[in-house]
Amino acid sequence: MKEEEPNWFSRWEEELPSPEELTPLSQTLITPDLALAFDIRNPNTPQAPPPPPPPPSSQHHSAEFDSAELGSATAGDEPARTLKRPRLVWTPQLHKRFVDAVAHLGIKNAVPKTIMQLMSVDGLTRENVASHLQKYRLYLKRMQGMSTGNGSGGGGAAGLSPTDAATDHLFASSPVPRQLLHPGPPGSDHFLPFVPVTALQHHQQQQMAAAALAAQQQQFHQRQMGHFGSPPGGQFDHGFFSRQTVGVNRMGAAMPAQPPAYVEDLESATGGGGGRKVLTLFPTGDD
DNA sequence: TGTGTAATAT
DNA sequence: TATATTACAC
Repeated sequence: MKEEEPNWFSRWEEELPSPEELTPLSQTLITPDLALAFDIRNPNTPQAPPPPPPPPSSQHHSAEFDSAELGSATAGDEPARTLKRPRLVWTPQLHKRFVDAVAHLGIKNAVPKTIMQLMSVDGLTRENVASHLQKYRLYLKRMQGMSTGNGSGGGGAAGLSPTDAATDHLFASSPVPRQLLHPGPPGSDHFLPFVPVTALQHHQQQQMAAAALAAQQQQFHQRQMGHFGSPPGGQFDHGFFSRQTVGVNRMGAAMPAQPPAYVEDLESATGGGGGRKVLTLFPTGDD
């Protein structure tokens, strides 16, 4: 029974994070001051919201994220490329954009530069994408190896290095499109036109971004677990996910707030098998 | 010049 | 630990 097989590509647009969700990401990448200083904006965003007027005071008051004198030291002479960006955090949202971009480019066109352009996330560099792509490819390779070869034969989790298991966390948060796992013959990879999400305006609540992000991520992890048992077409039944979590519940270093109870949640979801509860991975607004 | 990969650094 | 950076081959 193939009810509504992988029309993932017809739904992908819905699943894209809303501007509100993406906004904090850009904030972690570029401080309002920076964005203002260099007039950095999303090419898809024709009209950026009116930037906050810089505080008239010439003193460095909140040195919180004046970090490293980003502006004062170099701003004025050197272009933005010489500045050190804050470390990019690949959130599930951002990763999903990445996956979507790769999927819609087709595996063969998915090169860092193109992916970066498609994602159209301001502040994202080719290096960012290249680095992430590097890891993502390794992940895909492992996935293929497990689904085609003897996925279960004793080896399984034993073959995973601790590092792999850890990084799978992120990658597992977004389903891997079939095109990426099973690249069809040339010509069959016709993809829908990409509809860039016009988002990413700069807000001003820089400091809250981190907290908001953390909160979001928690949400994701919770939702994500309920999501695993769901795909109607059995699209991702590699039996991988169920194993993937075994070595994974050891996190909490980042968020000492809530005791994660993922494992049980997941096992009940996959173990039930029949219980198909489709949770949208990303709150689209009516969720 | 851009890419892929591995190693290494932060 | 996750991501960035670097080096090098193609």
